[in-house]
Amino acid sequence: MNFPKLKEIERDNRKSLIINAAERVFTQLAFDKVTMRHIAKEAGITATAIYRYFTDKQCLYAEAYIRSNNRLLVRIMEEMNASKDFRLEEITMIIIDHFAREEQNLKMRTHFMIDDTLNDEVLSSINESFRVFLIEIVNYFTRFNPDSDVRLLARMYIASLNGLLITLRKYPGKNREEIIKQMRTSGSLLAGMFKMQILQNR
Amino acid sequence: MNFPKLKEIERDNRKSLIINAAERVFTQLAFDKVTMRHIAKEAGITATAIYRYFTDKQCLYAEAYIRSNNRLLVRIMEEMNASKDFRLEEITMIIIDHFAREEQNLKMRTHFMIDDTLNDEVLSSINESFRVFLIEIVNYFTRFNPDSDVRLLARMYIASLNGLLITLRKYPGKNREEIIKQMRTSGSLLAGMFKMQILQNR
DNA sequence: TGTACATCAGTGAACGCGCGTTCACTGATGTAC
DNA sequence: TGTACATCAGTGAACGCGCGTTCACTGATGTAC
Repeated sequence: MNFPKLKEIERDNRKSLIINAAERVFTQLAFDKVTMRHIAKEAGITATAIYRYFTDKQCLYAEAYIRSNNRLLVRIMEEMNASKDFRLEEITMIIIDHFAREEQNLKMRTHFMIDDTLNDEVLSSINESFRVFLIEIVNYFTRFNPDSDVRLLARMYIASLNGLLITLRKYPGKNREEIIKQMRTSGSLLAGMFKMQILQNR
Repeated sequence: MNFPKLKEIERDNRKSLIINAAERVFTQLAFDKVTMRHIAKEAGITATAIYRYFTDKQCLYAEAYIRSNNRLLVRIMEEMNASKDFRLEEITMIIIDHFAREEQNLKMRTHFMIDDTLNDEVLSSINESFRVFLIEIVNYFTRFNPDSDVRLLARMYIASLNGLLITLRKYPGKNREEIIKQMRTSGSLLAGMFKMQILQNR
């Protein structure tokens, strides 16, 4: 550890605080209501200062998104490595739980998926984040049946579960608790269906 | 038919042209890039004139969205009534096909699902549109197995398929044609899984 | 120890822009007498 | 048949606002000699 190195770490820490603030703001507001000024205020600085750390708004958003993705990935991989059994239901619950805790992740993901005007740098970092996630699921499926069409099934599993989260999250007339319960029930059933699909023809 | 009645029809026709224009603009631009001026230009009028027909932007958007939903619903009901067999795969293909033809519908739906700042009137008309759709799917499933948990399975089917459409639509490195093919393959498999689920324990 | 300079995080004001929406209006058409 | 009036679709300019971003700056800290 030397002085330049320490400086760099301090800088990264400050940058990290901004991302934290952004994540908090995204939980509170709709995606296109979030502004640089909101995030700055939440972080306790001026909007101008953010530009010392991020080239523009999209880059900040992308970093916040990817960070949340990574937290999820870590949790899933822990579960995958914790047992020799095919525990797709448990993994599904982790994903649902992650959504319940970090709803901003779902909002951002959804937004990125339907926005066709993202700049290339942001787009490729988002794609990379998805790719890593997909690979882990593919590898996991392969463990239990290398002969099934794992890539197709992994994509389908992620996409379906994603749909469950997005579509059920605002179910009219139900409160948050009921909705999460509904998601768990659906998720459990979905996991069972995919499990069956993967294990068949083995 | 009398004069006031004709006037009303003419007015509705003009209103309809604005919705058409809105739908076209939504296919071309990202959701939050669409403006009243864009839509007006596409319709060949001024933005101001739109306010003769819609109280505000959200109302126009909601009407455009619901209209597209209704087109899909008609197509699906035709298929449901065309045969006594359980043709979930065919229905799934109609939904995917609808997406391919009317991508603005998917974009709008996705946006409405993650936006928590919609006004009540718009929200309830959107919810109503979803409810009607859900009921048709529930009734269809019930036809083939009234004892299965049809409501849960219907919601899951819609949500999963929705996820497939949203998640796969921008798959990196694939062109539009390949993506639709991918969606069809996935949709077919998903329909098979749900069909099996519904028909079991009968 | 003191002085001159470099670095850089953060500020506050401002810019330029585009948005949804409103305003006062024009002009065409229909209606009443 | 002509005139006065009502209706209403649509216009063009403007309003007010909030946004992302930039600018010139301040002030703290570290560095060289």
